[in-house]
Amino acid sequence: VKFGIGAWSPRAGSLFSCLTPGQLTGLRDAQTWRSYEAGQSIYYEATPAFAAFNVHEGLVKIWRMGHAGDQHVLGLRGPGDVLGYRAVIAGGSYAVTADPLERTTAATIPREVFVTLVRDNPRLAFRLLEVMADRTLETEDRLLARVLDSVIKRTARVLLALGREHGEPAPHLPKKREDLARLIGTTPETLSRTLHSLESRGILDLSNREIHVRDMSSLRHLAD
Amino acid sequence: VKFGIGAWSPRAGSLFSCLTPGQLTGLRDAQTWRSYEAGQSIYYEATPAFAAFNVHEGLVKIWRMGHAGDQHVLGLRGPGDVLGYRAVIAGGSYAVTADPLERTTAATIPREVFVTLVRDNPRLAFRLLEVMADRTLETEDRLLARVLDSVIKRTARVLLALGREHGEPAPHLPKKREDLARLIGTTPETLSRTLHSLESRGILDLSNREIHVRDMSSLRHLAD
DNA sequence: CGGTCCATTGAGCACCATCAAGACTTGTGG
DNA sequence: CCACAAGTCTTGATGGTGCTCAATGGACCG
Repeated sequence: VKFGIGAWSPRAGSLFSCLTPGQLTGLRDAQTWRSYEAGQSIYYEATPAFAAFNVHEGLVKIWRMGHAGDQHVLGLRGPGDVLGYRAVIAGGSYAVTADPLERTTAATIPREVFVTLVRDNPRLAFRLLEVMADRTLETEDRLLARVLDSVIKRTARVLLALGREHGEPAPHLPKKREDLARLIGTTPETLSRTLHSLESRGILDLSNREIHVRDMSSLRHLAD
Repeated sequence: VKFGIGAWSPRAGSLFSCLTPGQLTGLRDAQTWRSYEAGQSIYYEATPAFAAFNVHEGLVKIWRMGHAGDQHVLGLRGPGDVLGYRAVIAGGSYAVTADPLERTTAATIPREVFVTLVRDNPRLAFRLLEVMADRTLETEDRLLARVLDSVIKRTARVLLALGREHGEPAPHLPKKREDLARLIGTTPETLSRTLHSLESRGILDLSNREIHVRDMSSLRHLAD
């Protein structure tokens, strides 16, 4: 079991970098750009897969619904990621919901266009296979961590992953405890207890409503 | 969350059905057939992905290792399934281990051959995308069920899935309780308690070392 | 100053893994 | 065929982890 838990991080080159200029033009004509506000879902679980989406800017949470309607986060996606391709390829409904965590712009690529493009372009198809292999492994790791690892370990991982993106003011760390809890895969209550336990051990500093790492090496040790 | 938990069931047409006669011949020349005994792994987690495998006959358990070396079953594969393609596509190591549960014959397709084949054949690539989308979703369901559902519910599902393949003498139901427990994602002790609790409720019959379903509709209700 | 939202803290408990012992089966050699 | 051994299944007792429900404490804002 590898890392797999935590924040989105930039991936290698775009999926569509292998298209010919002509195909790129066709794609540009067929796709429509749109901007989404936080909380305004891009697509919903169990609705027909009408399109794939090419994220240009923003951060998107991918989750599935539990029995009580609770969110179970499978991963985060960001610029350069393609969303919804699995359902489009499989031809049924979306299995997940894609929720922007911040203002997000993405290109909508209609199902037909996407499928045709993939069918006609072997290099694109192979690239998509690579991408899919990568993401599935990541999701597998994340879900397995949910089964295998304790809340404190998953918390440490998420804090490390979320912290190391930019400099000091952790960029994508949710401000609400409930969102952070869902990202870790626990409840706000348990998260609160966990964080304060880490503070009492001198690993975190929870002053003025923010989370600061005080003892990075201990945190890493917890996450390992 | 759909079914996804349980036994292997036959899938639609073979992955390689879309190859031209010439490519099929090339594949036949490049692949080597081999037979595996139960317990003799086809490939191991964390070893270099040297080949994909085309299962001809048998039943194969796909699992990943927990921290204590314990097995966590991700799925079962059978005739017509291709194994190891994800690691071959991604180009690294296998992320899972493939263990035959019974005598299994499979064709070994060297990495280079498989990759070349997929690269050169758009229809094969698209077919593989479909297969991958399918399996991915299944694994996701299974792991999510592990997080969301109780042991008794998962047990009911596995019993239903394993029972409905053939007629009376459930074919692939593991004889050892430990194997069944791992398939469900629990321990032999908990499984024993669960089964006997189901028996006391009149749903199962555990006479002479076998599991018979006495009240199918209750079992379905538990699994829902 | 009340009100609302959120974080925190407490108490209780459900579920399931673990450890340990006993019951039963199966296999083996005398 | 019996006796013993090894493996497997069962049952009991215990404990840990983390969820739920409920109450409290602050912060921000009208």
